[in-house]
Amino acid sequence: MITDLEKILKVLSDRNRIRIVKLLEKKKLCVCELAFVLSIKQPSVSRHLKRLKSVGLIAEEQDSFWTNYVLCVKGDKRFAVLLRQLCVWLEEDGQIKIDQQKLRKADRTKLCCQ
Amino acid sequence: MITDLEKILKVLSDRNRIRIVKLLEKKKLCVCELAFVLSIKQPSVSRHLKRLKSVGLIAEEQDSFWTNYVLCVKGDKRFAVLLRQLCVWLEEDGQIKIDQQKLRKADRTKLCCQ
DNA sequence: GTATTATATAGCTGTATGGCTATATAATTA
DNA sequence: TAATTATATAGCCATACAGCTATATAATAC
Repeated sequence: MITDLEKILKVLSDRNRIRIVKLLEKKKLCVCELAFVLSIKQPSVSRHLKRLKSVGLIAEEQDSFWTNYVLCVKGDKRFAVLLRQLCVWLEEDGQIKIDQQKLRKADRTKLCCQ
Repeated sequence: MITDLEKILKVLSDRNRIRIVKLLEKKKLCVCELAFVLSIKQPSVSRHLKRLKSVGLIAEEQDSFWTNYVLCVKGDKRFAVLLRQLCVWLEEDGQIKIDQQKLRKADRTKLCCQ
């Protein structure tokens, strides 16, 4: 209980992982799209996703060539409530808005491996 | 906004700081009492308190010999909501219950400097 | 003032973590 | 099967941090 909470808060207490969560809230995304929006390298994104997955906040779905990541809160329902709340709070955040705009310009068929 | 959230989650994502918050929820406490309940050394507690204070989650009050720490959420009201919620969730946690029992046995006039 | 004592700070050690590059893996396409 | 390519993993470096001990600071008591 306290251990789970500690873990989930630790995973959520990173700026880029928060940004990922907010992006996945809109739609499922592949690693390259996330790397593009966040402006960090693909392996770094992969590791963030692994951490998010390790606490059951996201899941992956194979889509032919790509692996889509989706928000999907497993385990304690209260974590879903928490996540929901944090997402709402960030609705007006400047960085988050920029990310969402940038996402609109992202085309996965062109992004990946440049 | 996202920066503040990141900071506050980082501060809350430590087991011992979560325990401190839950203890302070009951009543104001001095450093020695917290060190006794958590079973960590006084300087470690002091540093945790400093971190909690740095994000406006607690405040201090001088009480003659002792410095009492109190829960007192400053800044964004939504952080108070968050904290409230986390506290409620932890109500049934085993470790938290043990801490609260141990706190009942703590007598600050005997604890401090042994 | 001096002595006492609660708390803070400094400094050490080991561990975790976030970024990166280079490389391996796994899935698709031809 | 071989070639391609999205993603994962390994390994490096710098930083952050949680615990500790030793010591400094600040407040009270005498």
